[in-house]
Amino acid sequence: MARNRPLPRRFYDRDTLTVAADLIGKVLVHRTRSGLTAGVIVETEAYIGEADPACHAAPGPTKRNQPLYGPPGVAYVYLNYGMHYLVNAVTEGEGSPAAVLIRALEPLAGMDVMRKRRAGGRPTVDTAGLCRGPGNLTKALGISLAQNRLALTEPPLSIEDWGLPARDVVWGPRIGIRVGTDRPWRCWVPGHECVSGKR
DNA sequence: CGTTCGATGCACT
DNA sequence: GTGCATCGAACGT
Repeated sequence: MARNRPLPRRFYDRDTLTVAADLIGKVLVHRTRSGLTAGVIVETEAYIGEADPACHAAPGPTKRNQPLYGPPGVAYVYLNYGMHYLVNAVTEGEGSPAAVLIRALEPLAGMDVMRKRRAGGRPTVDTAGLCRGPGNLTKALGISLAQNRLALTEPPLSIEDWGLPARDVVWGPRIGIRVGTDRPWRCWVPGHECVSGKR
């Protein structure tokens, strides 16, 4: 895999659990006029198919979940709780609705810009907390509905292999959902300070 | 420490 | 009208 290059579409055209694990250690990059912000993915969750009650595809095709039914390697962004944008990478082939939710990043570049974007919250956010949690990382990277349906295989929003060393990962139940909590489809770097959830 | 709860917008039934 | 793939402040031990 070439260094500092976006992952190709075929990376996403695979089993969603495999993609969720392989995304750990890859770099989510957003290039905007404010500058480049990037972070290492350290926590993901898989949402797989209409049979998964927590997946947005559970009700079948709708206007909102349309990207899940489309080609892999595309960003699926939506607003939830009326105030947080969440970003997913669409996986598997067309017509097989599934995606990986990006839940946390280790900040890598553009921390000054991230801090400005997060400034609405506490006056000072420590670096490890800048991209801890799916709502926080989209705010830090400036991701909103404007990035929905963008291809992740090219700028301005991409996931890249920067040749970083492989990391240990562990699996456990998905969090923040009220159904489908029995499926151990959350994947993260154990002990990492940027991972969300109980600390 | 722990848990609860309000903010806030929109897709969906 | 209802219910969220959240966050963090505000409470109660």
